[in-house]
Amino acid sequence: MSKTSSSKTPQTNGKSDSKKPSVKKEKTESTPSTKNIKSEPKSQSTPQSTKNGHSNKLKTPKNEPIVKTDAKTDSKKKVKEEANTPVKQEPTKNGKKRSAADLSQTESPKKRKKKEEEEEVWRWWEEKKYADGRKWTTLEHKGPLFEPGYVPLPDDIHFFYNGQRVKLSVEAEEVMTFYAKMLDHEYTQKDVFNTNFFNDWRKFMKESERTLIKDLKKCDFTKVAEYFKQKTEERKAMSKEEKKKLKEEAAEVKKLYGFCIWDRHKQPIGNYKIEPPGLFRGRGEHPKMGMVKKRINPEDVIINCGKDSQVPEPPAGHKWKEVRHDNMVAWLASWTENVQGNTKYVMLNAASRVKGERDWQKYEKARKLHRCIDKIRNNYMEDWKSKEMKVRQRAVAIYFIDKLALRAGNEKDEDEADTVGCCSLRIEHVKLHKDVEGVGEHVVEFDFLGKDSIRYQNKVAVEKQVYKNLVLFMENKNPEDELFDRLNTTILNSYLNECMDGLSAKVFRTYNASRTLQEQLDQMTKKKDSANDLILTYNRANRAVAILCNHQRAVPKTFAKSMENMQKKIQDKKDVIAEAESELKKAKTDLKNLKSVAAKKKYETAENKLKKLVESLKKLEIQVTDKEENKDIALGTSKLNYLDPRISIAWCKKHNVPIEKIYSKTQRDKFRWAIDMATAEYHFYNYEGEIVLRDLSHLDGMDGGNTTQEGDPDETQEPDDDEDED
DNA sequence: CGGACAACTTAGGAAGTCCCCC
DNA sequence: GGGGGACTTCCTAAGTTGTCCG
Repeated sequence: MSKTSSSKTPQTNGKSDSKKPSVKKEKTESTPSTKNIKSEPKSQSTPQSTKNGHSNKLKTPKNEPIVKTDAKTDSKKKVKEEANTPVKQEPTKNGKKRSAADLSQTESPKKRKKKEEEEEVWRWWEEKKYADGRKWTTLEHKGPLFEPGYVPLPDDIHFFYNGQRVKLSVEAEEVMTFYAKMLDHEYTQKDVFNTNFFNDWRKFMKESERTLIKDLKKCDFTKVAEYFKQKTEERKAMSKEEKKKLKEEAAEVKKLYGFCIWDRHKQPIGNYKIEPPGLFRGRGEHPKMGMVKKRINPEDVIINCGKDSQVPEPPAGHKWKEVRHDNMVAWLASWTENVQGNTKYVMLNAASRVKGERDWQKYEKARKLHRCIDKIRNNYMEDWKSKEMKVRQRAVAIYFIDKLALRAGNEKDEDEADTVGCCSLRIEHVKLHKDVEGVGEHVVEFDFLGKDSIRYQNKVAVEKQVYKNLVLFMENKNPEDELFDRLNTTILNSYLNECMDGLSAKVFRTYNASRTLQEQLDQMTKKKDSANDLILTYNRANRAVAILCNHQRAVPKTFAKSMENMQKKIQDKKDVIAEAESELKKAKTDLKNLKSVAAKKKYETAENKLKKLVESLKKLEIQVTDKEENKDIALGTSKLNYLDPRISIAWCKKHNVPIEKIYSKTQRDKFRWAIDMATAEYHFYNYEGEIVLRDLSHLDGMDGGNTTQEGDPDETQEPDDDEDED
């Protein structure tokens, strides 16, 4: 309620230059484990340029070709080399460490071109990070891209009210088109959506329009809707050339607006386009769905760029709300969105340094958790018996987060969809069962809406002590009361932070997700599997993670039909096999009778044919199972956000699977750092001796590893000090 | 401490593109 | 060679986390 009130003060002005790029503290070399085989430059903490970090080396950085690893020339040479040397020795085997130039000499022109493109890549992972929390030293960009303004409807397209043609004022008309465009969307069937829309729409009407238009039910948008449908049809029907031209134009615009110069390197921007106006589409039962999301003008936008760089030019006749130079943040532009009052940011693309570095760090943090996970688990099990209610609740909550990969669960406002995470679970979301067939004793049944109003349903057997605690927490409470009434995410996270520097609830999700992938791959990959089987194995492992994290998707609309098709194919195949079988039989008898070379050959051919057919049937059947199991599970989310890419890459290298089979182009760009540095030997957590694999058989959530710890964590690879901010 | 808020990560659906089969 | 399903990318909503302030 409170935070959303539109009266949010633009308090940004006050502190204008914000948190000043002060050098917080010179972090001393943190202690990488002594036995690291290779060490990462990342562990260095000195800023790239100069000690005090204020040298704005360049005035107006131009699109200069990307500086490749300038490691050698850096002033911090000594430290750097120390860090770099070990890197060198090992990865040479993956070839990429050699400068692209060396390689290209021996390659075909086509390949060379590819290599040259690659050369544009900023190999930031071979450089040092800023240690002072600074994000950049110089930053230049063109500002965000605005949509063209509203183009009124042509004169022959009409909106009707109560059967009557009504010509609306431009403002009211524009908002009307937002609704018309969504006419055949489910949203327009919802009361909340309609009410919110209608209320907001009326604010854009002239007085006369307002007196006329009083009932949404009497509004007829169909002609307008048809008009827009027709337009999309037209767009679809465009000739190849026209489409190509449009694409090229868009590419031109992207060239200009889609990149910035970040510390002298050209870096891709993620969302350089300002969000167009429209109707707010919340997920689930969002109280604000249907409200009008206003058009953003330059006057609403704050620009962030380097002090000495060229300030982006606002569109003609406009000016920016503010221009600031805050190098402690990563955004290039920001504005406040009117529906929820949130700040929106223009930030860099996932393939950029600033995002990549954080991503890498995230996984290092998760790996670090592995080193103290036993201790943490022992602690929370101990705390299940604590005299203090708060401690018990905290312990059970962490157990859920660890075992079930639940999110932290912040409190939410009245004017947001009612969803929960761990800390905000209510009595109504859990049921206790003494015994559930097929699950076990002391079963907790979860049923709640999580992020994006995605339902989480799970029945899990828990330790007796946990069960007892839950009974206790639920005593004398109403369904709408909080399960963990003494707990919130702040308490939880500050405790976790005490356990391990930088630890917070979400790290468990990353950790358990990546660990699961690693284990599943270790466990399921067969040495002699075919390429296809390998991919299948990978997807299986990926799926285990997606299930753990409850990453769902809507069942594709075409699912049933394409399933049917596949079944038919299988049947056909079976028929063919039957045929081949009888052929074989015949060939066999022929062979017996004739004993000729030709007959023998015929027999062998028939045999081979059958064999192939059976194989392909098997393949089809696997595919069907795969498809069925996958219909409502989204693999992409975990792949992109939770799985240490080095696990996948190492696996690819080890089993000779082309990385393209696993990662799309964009994903490869995002994970370039990992592709470059992970060798076949990389392992998410190293171990000595045998590892005990966790039982994931039920795959309905995971079975926390508290009963099964593997031998010994033992960082041997990335030393990494994971020195995040502190 | 609790609330507000800034900054960032994670999320699923829609739109767009690709590609495979008929 | 074109229709449609699968895969990819885009879009922006919805989370988490840490900090600041009273």
